[in-house]
Amino acid sequence: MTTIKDIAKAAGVSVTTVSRALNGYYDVNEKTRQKIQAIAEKLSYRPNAVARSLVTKKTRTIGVILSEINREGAKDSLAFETLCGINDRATELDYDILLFSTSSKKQKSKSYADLCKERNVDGAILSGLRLHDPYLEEVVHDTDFPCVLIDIPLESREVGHVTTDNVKGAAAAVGHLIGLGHRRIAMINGHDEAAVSRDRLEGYRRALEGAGIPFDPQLVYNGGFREEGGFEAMYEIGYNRKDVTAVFSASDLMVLGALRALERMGRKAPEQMSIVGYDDIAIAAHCSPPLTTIRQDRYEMGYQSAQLLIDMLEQREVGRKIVLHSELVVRKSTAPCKE
Amino acid sequence: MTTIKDIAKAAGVSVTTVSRALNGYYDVNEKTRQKIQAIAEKLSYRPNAVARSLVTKKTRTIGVILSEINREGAKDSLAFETLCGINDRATELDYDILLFSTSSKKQKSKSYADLCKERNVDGAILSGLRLHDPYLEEVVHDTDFPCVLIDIPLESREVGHVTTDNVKGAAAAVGHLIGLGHRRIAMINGHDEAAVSRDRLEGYRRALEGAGIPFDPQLVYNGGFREEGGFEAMYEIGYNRKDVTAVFSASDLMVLGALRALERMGRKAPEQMSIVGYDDIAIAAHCSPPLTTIRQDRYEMGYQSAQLLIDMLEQREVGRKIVLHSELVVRKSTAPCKE
DNA sequence: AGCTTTATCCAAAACGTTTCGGATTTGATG
DNA sequence: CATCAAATCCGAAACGTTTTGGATAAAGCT
Repeated sequence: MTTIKDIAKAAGVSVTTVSRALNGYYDVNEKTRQKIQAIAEKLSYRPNAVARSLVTKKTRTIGVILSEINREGAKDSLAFETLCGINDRATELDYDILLFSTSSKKQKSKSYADLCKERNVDGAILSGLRLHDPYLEEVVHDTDFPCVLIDIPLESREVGHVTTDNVKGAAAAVGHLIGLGHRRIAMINGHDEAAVSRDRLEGYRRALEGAGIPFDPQLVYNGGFREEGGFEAMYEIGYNRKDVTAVFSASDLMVLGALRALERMGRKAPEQMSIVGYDDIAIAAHCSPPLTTIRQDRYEMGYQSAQLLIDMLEQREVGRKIVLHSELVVRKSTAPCKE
Repeated sequence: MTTIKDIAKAAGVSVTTVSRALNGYYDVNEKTRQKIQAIAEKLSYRPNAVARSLVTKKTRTIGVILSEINREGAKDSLAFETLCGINDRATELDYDILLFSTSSKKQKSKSYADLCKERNVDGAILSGLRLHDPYLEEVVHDTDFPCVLIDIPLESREVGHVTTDNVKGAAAAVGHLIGLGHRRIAMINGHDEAAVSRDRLEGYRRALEGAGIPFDPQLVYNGGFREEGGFEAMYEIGYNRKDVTAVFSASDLMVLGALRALERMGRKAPEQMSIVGYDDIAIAAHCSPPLTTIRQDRYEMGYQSAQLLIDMLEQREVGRKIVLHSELVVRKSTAPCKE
């Protein structure tokens, strides 16, 4: 490994000059700069990022903490799409990404903040956290550590967030069902620990009330965002609430489970049950029936997260909150109400 | 940020002693160790990994270079599953992951080796590279940089690889079709720059010849592993080779395209055309018809890659090559030949 | 007592860079 | 000719660790 010293020796100048030449300072003669650059090139010199970070206190690295990185996460590739967006924008802006998972045992002993401090990342992007995650508090209190949260509405000088308009999205979904004539519409929600669940519930409620349909808490089930949860919820609906003709689910994954439940009960969507999902995961367009759903652009969310974080890191004055739009995609899992 | 010096001062010992106490050396009195640990705890001390790396020359970080991290990559989540496996094993073994994409512009100017050198990762895992990728040569020649390749059969002291038994897998796929009575079987392959394509072609050929069916190179199409490529290939087959009753595709993604082409031509699978794919992506089980395919465990591949790389990094004597098994999954896209 | 061993500690160097605070030279200016 | 400014360079400190090569004191042995 050639170091800055080797170059200094070869060029007959001091390390200071080499450093300043290579970093484009103006107090070095153009000729010596070229000489130094030529030598650096010839020795295929690469600055040691570790050494540099030690003195500058910057690593040009952002930590990405995704709770969904595990064997099951592959089915809905939401986390992956987010990661792709983060990665693309980060690389464009010449930042690197240090990936942390929270699934392993390590999480228990080390907090995010510790991880980040230890590895000296400049900032972090967190996704998939539960609302009452103990580490979330850490983030909020530890105000000097810049980070952006995905789908968690918190803001301060050093924390921003990006999310989608979940209330509107859910309202559009339910509005679509109402437009088809459905009046008894159940909801399969995620869980209370997700901000998006609260918002989507709110959207569901507003759409109903806007149409003069009373909101009935009994019609709201929790599926925990898991396929199995969707299965169980639909099973219950099918047996206990035979008046229900349509379901709004807070995730496509749960719809997959719900469809299996319907099949098990000898019923079909959309003939005996209209369903609209959320997310527009890859499977949604291909499964049977293809899902009517609310599309949210996770790639864009990741992209914007990276942009926001780096804006913050580089002291640009910028809004701490980004809300992206979602969009109703009508496919074949919904049909006019027959009753 | 509390440093080792702060602790030394607080404990009334030298920094050497603090370092040795915290790192479990045996030449420090148990009482002083406890005292030091208590103080470290109280000051919530976290060792600065950057400073440590500078002297130890180790970062406990592995670079992960995936070519498939981009907006399109989300549909088949193969890269993501691999990443999950890598991540899980790496975290278990207390390594961190630095993510590099190759999609962006940066790639053109900086090679992988440069990236890795610059960021001082201890080793790297590369996936999605083409056989004649200019950087691959770099890897092979730069023999002092440890890395493991996914699906590229290269070996040396510092490079290992993990892959699946593609020849067997392809042979099983084609054997399944032959068992159903098919004799005119086309293949939609990926591209020549992928080792897996060569192997799968070999498996296709062997299965045919094993059944006494002559191998006809005209029946092999290249779809580039892209959905559109599958579409086009199937279109050609449908119009120019009406004798073909079955197709073996080197990826499920291309099958999705092929199915669209069939539909466009007013034909259906498996009635008018049996198709078996490869990969068993998430969509495969849900699309219509559900795909008969060869399952390969990408998560496991990632997991094993991480294990292999870290074994190499820690100087454990271990085989440089890992071959995982694949498995035929029979669903509904294949049916007995009617002719 | 003198010697060796053992246990415990530490000063200083090293890692590769950036940066602070000048130093030196050159040319222009009054 | 003395002074000043600009251009160009450099020595040394600093970043926070680990590690080398002892130093010191206490204990054990002959």
